[in-house]
Amino acid sequence: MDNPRWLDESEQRAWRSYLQMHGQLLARLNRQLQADSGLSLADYEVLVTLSEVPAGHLRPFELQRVLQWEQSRLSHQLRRMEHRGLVGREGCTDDGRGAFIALTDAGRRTIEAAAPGHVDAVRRLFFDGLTRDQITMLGQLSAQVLDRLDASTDVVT
Amino acid sequence: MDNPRWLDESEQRAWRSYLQMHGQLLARLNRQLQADSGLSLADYEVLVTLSEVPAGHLRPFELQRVLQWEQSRLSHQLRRMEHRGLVGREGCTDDGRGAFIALTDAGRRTIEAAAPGHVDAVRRLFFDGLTRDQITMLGQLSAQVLDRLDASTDVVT
DNA sequence: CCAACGTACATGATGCGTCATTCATTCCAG
DNA sequence: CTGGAATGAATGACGCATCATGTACGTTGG
Repeated sequence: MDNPRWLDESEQRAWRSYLQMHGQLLARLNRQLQADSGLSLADYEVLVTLSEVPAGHLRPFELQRVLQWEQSRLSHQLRRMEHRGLVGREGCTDDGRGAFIALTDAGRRTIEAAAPGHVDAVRRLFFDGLTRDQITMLGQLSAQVLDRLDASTDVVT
Repeated sequence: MDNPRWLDESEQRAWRSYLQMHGQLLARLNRQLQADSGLSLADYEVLVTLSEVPAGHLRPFELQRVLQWEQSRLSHQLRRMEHRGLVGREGCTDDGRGAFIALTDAGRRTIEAAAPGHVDAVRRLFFDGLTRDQITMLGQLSAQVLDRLDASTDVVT
């Protein structure tokens, strides 16, 4: 770790702008969701994921695979959401360890009510300021970095 | 909010990849910092900011302006950091309301010890997977979105 | 001067995220 | 089968972030 390869001027600017941008953006989106629907972004992601599976329910570990969350984060999150009546649990016959997590009616109504406003905020605050090319580049960049992250996980394991 | 403009396929992919990428990346960086130096990214940002000002100290509201944090977040953060001996307070003569926040010796040693490893992680996990052009684009994109966010704040205010 | 307003900062409550640990169930080698 | 390893999940403790509110100091118009 001697003689570290510091970031050069442009890298540093890019990195700090990026962190700042993300922080501000997510804070805004969170506030919008919270104010308009009483949801956090985390709630939103769980609800969207559940609403998109044909079966209407998922095992926690499947949800975890999709969201890429820590197991205990998901567990806490689901407990809170269950407590608020957004999701429910259905018994799982073939594996006695877990259950199925499913949207409740209230959960479905909530996500359907929240989605348009949230998508609109994402548009207004983010996509509307970008060109097609920038959007494409960002998707590409994100995918690249994600691959890299996954790859370097394997090494550690 | 009727007839919402949903995200199209590529926008949705980009958005989800982006959120996922950021989550994974920040989680990794946080873990690296925590494991190697006992710091969170928030600690790191505060320490770096303080270490870069010539005077060696800042008023909380100046720190806030730089970091763009919520005021109470900063207040809590500084209290915790003071408690851990990373920063200290120096009396402020010309304004009785606040004090100056300064690095302690331990704080300076900590940030100097942490920086190389952190920068290296940022390189390895992020920059090394990107081309020059991508880095430039990302900086540009972030700056654009930031402008947009600031602009739309004024309107609300 | 001083009342009213604005600014700088702190605090308590509450929800969120991580780590470490625990527990039950399932899988599998022998 | 059976005992140990692996898997799916819950929990408690603790630090972090936000909101609402409180407080002390500063500033300014009358």
